[in-house]
Amino acid sequence: MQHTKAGEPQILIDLSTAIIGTDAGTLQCRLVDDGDDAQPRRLPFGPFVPDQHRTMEIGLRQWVGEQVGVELGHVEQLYTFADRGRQHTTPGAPHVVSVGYLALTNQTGRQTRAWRDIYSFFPWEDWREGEPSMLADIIYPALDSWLAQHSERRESARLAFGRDGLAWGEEYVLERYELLYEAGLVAEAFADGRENAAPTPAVPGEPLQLDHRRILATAVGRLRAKLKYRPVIFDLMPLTFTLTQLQHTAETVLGVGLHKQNFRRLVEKSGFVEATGKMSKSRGRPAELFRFRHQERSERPLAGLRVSPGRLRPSDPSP
Amino acid sequence: MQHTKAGEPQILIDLSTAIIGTDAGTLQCRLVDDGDDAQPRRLPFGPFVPDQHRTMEIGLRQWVGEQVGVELGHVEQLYTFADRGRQHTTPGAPHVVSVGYLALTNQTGRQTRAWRDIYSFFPWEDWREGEPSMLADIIYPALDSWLAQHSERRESARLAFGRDGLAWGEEYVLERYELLYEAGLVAEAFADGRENAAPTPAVPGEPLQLDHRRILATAVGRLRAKLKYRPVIFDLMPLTFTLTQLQHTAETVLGVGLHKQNFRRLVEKSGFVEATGKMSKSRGRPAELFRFRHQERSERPLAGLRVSPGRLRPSDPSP
DNA sequence: CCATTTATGCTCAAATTGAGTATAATATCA
DNA sequence: TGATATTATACTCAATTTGAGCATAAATGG
Repeated sequence: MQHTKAGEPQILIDLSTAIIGTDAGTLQCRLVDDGDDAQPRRLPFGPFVPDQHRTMEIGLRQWVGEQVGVELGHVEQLYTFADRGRQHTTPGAPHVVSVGYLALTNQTGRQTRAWRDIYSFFPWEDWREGEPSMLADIIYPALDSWLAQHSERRESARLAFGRDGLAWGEEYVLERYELLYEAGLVAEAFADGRENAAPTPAVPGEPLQLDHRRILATAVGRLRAKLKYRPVIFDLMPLTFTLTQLQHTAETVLGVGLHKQNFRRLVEKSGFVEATGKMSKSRGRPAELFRFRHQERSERPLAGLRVSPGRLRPSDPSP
Repeated sequence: MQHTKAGEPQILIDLSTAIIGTDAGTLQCRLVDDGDDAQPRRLPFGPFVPDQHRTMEIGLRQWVGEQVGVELGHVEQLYTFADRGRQHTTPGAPHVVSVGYLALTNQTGRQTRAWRDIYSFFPWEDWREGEPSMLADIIYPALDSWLAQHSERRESARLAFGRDGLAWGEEYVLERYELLYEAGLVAEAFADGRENAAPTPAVPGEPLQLDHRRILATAVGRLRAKLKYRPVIFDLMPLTFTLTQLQHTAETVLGVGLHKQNFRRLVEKSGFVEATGKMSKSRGRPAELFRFRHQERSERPLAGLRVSPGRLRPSDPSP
C-alpha cells in the first residue's frame, strides 16, 4: 500500500459550479459579482472541506448558497481537472484540483449583471443563425497555421470542428475550447504562461478566471449531449410552458435550429409532457400550455429528447 | 476568495483504475495480487502526487505500470468519489478522495489469478442466459423489505432494476450496486460500519477492498453505455476478429444476448470494420476476418455500435 | 374583412429496426 | 463416403421512426 509521505505538497480541492439557465433565447450562466467595478469573471466556487462536507455535493451547495443563492434543480458532477499549470498556481502554494459541477435552474435572472450569456464566452458555438462567420474568418485560419506545426492534432481538430466533410457535433464544446487553448488562441493560454500564446487573444470570446471557462465548456458539452437521452431540459423550464417555448429552450442549449413540427411530434409522443388545458396568450394563435410529467422521468428513463437538428436551419425569432 | 485555512485535515487523492478486458466469454478485470494467500481484492491504485504527475492520467499510468504492467488502450476518467465513510478511513488520517478511471485492454490474461471475472462481483448483471434467478430469489425479497422502511427510494429501485413493467437497463450498474449498498445488502456496507448491514452479506457477489467495487460498477456501467455511441468495443478486440467474436464481446460486456443477423448488418453498415480477406478456421463454416478501420473512428464519431438487445435471448455458446 | 402571426394537424417517402427464413461452407462421425 | 451438426452469411418483410413539407386553425391589428 503506497500513500503520501509526509512533507509532500498539500492538495486542495475546489468545487466549482456552472449554473445554467435560459432566458429569452439566451443561454445563461450565473457568475459571482465580487462587488468591484470589474465584470464578474468567475463561477461560484470554494474548497471542499471534508470535516464540514459529508459529500462534495453538500460542499458545492454551501458555496453556491453563500455566493449566489440560486436554487438548483438537476446537479451533476462533470470532471476533475488536475493538470499542472491550468490554475495559475503560485509556486509553493498547495496544488489545486478542481472538481467541476453542472447545475440547472429554471430561475430566470436578468435582474443581476452576474447572469451572463454563455455564448459571449463561446461565440463560435451559436449556430442558430447559421455557421458563425468568425469560424471561417478568424478561427480556422489561426487554427490552421498552428496545425501546420502540429500535424498530430489534425484529426482531433477535424473531428472537433467538423471540418472537410464531417458534421458539426454540437456536443464537442470542450474539445473545441481545449484545442483553441492548446493552440494559444484564447486568453487563458496566455494567462497560464503558455509560450505560444499571444497577450491579445486571436479568437473572440470573453475569458474567465482560473480554469472556469474550461469547466463551463465541459458543462455546456455535457448538457448538450445529455439533452438527447435524458429529460434534463425540463429542469430549465418553468412549471408550465408551450411547446414552442420548449423548442426555443432546446435550440438555445444546442445552439442550432430545429424542425418545428417534428419537434412537436417527438415531444408529444415521448409522454414526458401533458396538457394543462390552459392556453398561453401571445401574438398569434394561442398555444396550449403543457407541464412536465414527473412520473415519466422514471418510466421512460432512456428516451429523453432525441432531437436531431437535421440540416441546420435558422431558428425562428424568439417571442 | 476562500481557501483552506492552515490546520485543516489534509486531503489525499487516490487514483484507482478498473482495467477491463474480455477472454473466452468472460468480462475480466485486472486486480493486484499482493502476493499473500488471500484472493486479490483491489484495483491497481496509488496517490496522485502533483510534483511527480503533471496530470492524473500520468499518475495512474505509473501505478498501473508498477502494479500490474498491463498495456492500456482507451483510458477515461469516471468519477470522483469523496463521501465520508466510504473508504474505511481511520480517524485522524487524511481524508481520501478517489478518482476512478476506466481503462480498456485487448490483452487477454488468463495467465494470472489476478484477472478476475467481473460477474463474480456482480452476478446479477449477467443476463446472457436470461434473468439470473438470484434476482427473484434473493435480491428482490431483501430489497423489498428494506424498501418497506424507505419508500422514498422506491422509484429509484424501480428504475435501477427495471421492475414492474420497466425494462432492465443494462447500463445502470452503479445505480443497482449503490442501492444494494444503501440497503446494507453487500459486504462493503458492513465493512464501512453502516448500521443496517449484516456481517454476512445477504446478496451473493464478492466484495473488494475500499470503494473498489463501487468504482468497478461505475466502470462497467460507463462501458456499457458508451458501447452504444462510441466505437470503444474495438479496444477490447485483437487486431483481426470475426463478426461473431465481435458480437460475443459485445454480449459479454452488455451482459445480454443479441440478434446475430442484425448485429452483423449493423456492424457492416457502420463502416467501422473492413474485411482482411483472410478466413478464420473453427468448427463450422469459416468466417471472414475483419479489422477495425482506425480512420473511421473520427469519420463517424457519433455512430458507435448502437446494439439493441431486442427481447432478451440466451446468447449462443462461446466457441 | 384582410393580412399577419403563431400553432397545430396531416401526408409521404426514405431509412431504420426487429424478427425471421433460406442457403452456404466447413468439420465430424457413423 | 455421405449424412449430420455447426457456424456463417444472404435476403425478406412488416412495423416503426425520421426528415421534410403542405395545409389549416385561431388569434391579433389594422
